[in-house]
Formats: sequence, C-alpha cells, structure tokens
Amino acid sequence: MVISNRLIKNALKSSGRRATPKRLLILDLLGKIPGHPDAETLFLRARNIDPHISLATVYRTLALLKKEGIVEGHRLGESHAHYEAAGDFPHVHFTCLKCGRVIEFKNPLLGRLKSELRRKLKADVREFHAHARGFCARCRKVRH
Amino acid sequence: MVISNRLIKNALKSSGRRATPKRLLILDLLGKIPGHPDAETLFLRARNIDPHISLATVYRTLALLKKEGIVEGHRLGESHAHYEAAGDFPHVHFTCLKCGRVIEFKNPLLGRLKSELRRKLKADVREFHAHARGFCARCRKVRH
DNA sequence: TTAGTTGCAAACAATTTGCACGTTG
DNA sequence: CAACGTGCAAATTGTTTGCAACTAA
Repeated sequence: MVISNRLIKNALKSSGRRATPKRLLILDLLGKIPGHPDAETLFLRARNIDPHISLATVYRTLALLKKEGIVEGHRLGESHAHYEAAGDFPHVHFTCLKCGRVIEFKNPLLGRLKSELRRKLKADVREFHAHARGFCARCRKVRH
Repeated sequence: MVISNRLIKNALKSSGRRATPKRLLILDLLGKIPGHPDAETLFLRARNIDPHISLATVYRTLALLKKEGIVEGHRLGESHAHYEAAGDFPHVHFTCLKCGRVIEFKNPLLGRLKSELRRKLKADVREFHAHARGFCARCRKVRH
C-alpha cells in the first residue's frame, strides 16, 4: 500500500499540519518495508536516510497519521505496536507463536462482518481489525 | 463465562501448577466482574477479599491462565490489557471512542472466518479475536 | 512572522523480574 | 524436603511530553 505524496500533503494541509520531509520519509518507509514494522524498525531505517531523526518524531508522526486515518497500528505481538498503511483490503493478521512471522489472510467475510457490525449496532465504525495467533503450517509439525 | 473450580484444578495440576486460593480468587472474579476488567481492577477487587494480594500476583496469574488457555487478554483501549474468561462464543469487541463503553457483538461469521483461516493456512489457530472502534449509536449523534 | 515541528532528556504507565520468605504436596 | 508461589521493590519496555531551538508556509 503505497500512498502518493500529493494526497498526503493535501490531507495534512487541510487540517493545518505540515508535510515535512521527516513525515514523508516515515510514510514512504511504511510503504516500502515489507510486513508490519514497529516504531523502532521505522526509526532505524529512517535514520539511515536522515541521521538526525529521533524516535519521538517517529512516534509523533505515527500518532498523527493514525489520527488522519492514513496508517493503522496493531498489537500483533504482546508488547509493542506494529504499523501499516491503511486502506488495504481488509485482512486478518495471523502471528505464529513459534517462528513469529505474520501472515495476512484476506477474506471477504471480514468486510461482511464489518457491515453487519455497522448495521446491527448502528455504529460509526472507524477501525476494524481481526487478529489470530497459533502455529503456522510449518511450525505446527515441528513443535517440540 | 464461569469456570468450575474442579476443571481449573485439574488443568493446573496436570501441568505441575498449584491451584492456590489466590489463583482461584482471581479466576472467580474474572467470572463475576461484568465487562472486561483490567489487571488493576482485578487487583483492587481481589484485595477486598484477600488484603495481602499483590499486583504482581495478579499479573503472574493472568499470564499463567492465559498460557493454559483459560483466559484471554485483549487490548481494547490503547494502553493496557483487558481480560475475560476464554471459551465463550466468538465475538467482536466494539469500543466507543467517545463514551468508552465496550459492546460485544456475536456473529456466526466470526466462527466461519476462523475455520477458513485454519483451513486455508493449514495453521493451528489458538486465539482469534476481532476488535472494532468507532462511535456507538448514542454517541455518533452528539459528537460535537 | 508565527504557528507548527523537532531533538533531547526526563517522565510515564503497564508489566515483568530478582530475591528472600512462605506454602503446598 | 523439594518445588512451587508470593510480596516487595526495583528494573524494563514501550510510549509520551516539556521545553528550547528550528523551519515551513
């Protein structure tokens, strides 16, 4: 999910925010790093390009982009959050308890579930996310 | 979701763990406290009954019960975890961003999604949880 | 020019851990 | 008695914040 810079600039500008190089960099990395990087990973990767960027800026940017609905944060592991560009086809995140890899599972049932939720609860659903944990096909066999 | 003490005792004993009064107390409270209490709430409630219990014990017990598959922990808000007895009919947790209340939404699509996941990924799915955030029917009208 | 942004270090909140003592089987 | 459980305080982890300096519109 890569997001065009112009779209972002407008989204930010319209709420009085600035599209600074650091913000664009973080967003760019979010589109380029495969999987679902956490704040630390984004920070390290960003520092290769902009050596003076701070972890605080990464967190502040992620918080901002989340508020704008441009990125989503999920707690895939136990402790810290992982981020991804929003707007992709709805999917379940499956985390393997042994090897740790995250598999995205796309399925139309998710979209249906979301609309059911909207309809039955008469709620304005802003975020929707499903997450599963277990042992992936590979690891379930070799689990000591 | 109340869980019988005998079941627990056996589950714990079989893995070399002891069914201590403190552990049974916490489990009992998990069944009795409505909604999805967090560790702090459980701790305060437990202290009314067993004044010497510590927060560390609550956390250690929750971790243990989670490993045994007896309770589930979810990150409903942003920061800390909420807990509930496991094994209930699968449901979505909807959190209202304004009033904060949590609504459980039961729907058969969830069960179907879980089996699809199992089947397509050939994975051993241990936990499955869906979570939504937004504005509930009441709050969406009055959102200033 | 001025409101918005950033780095740095300190603050925070939730959770975990080391250790000495208590408890259970 | 041997292994497990617990309280306490200290440590850790992930994230947020105050503030002075900086920068984009």
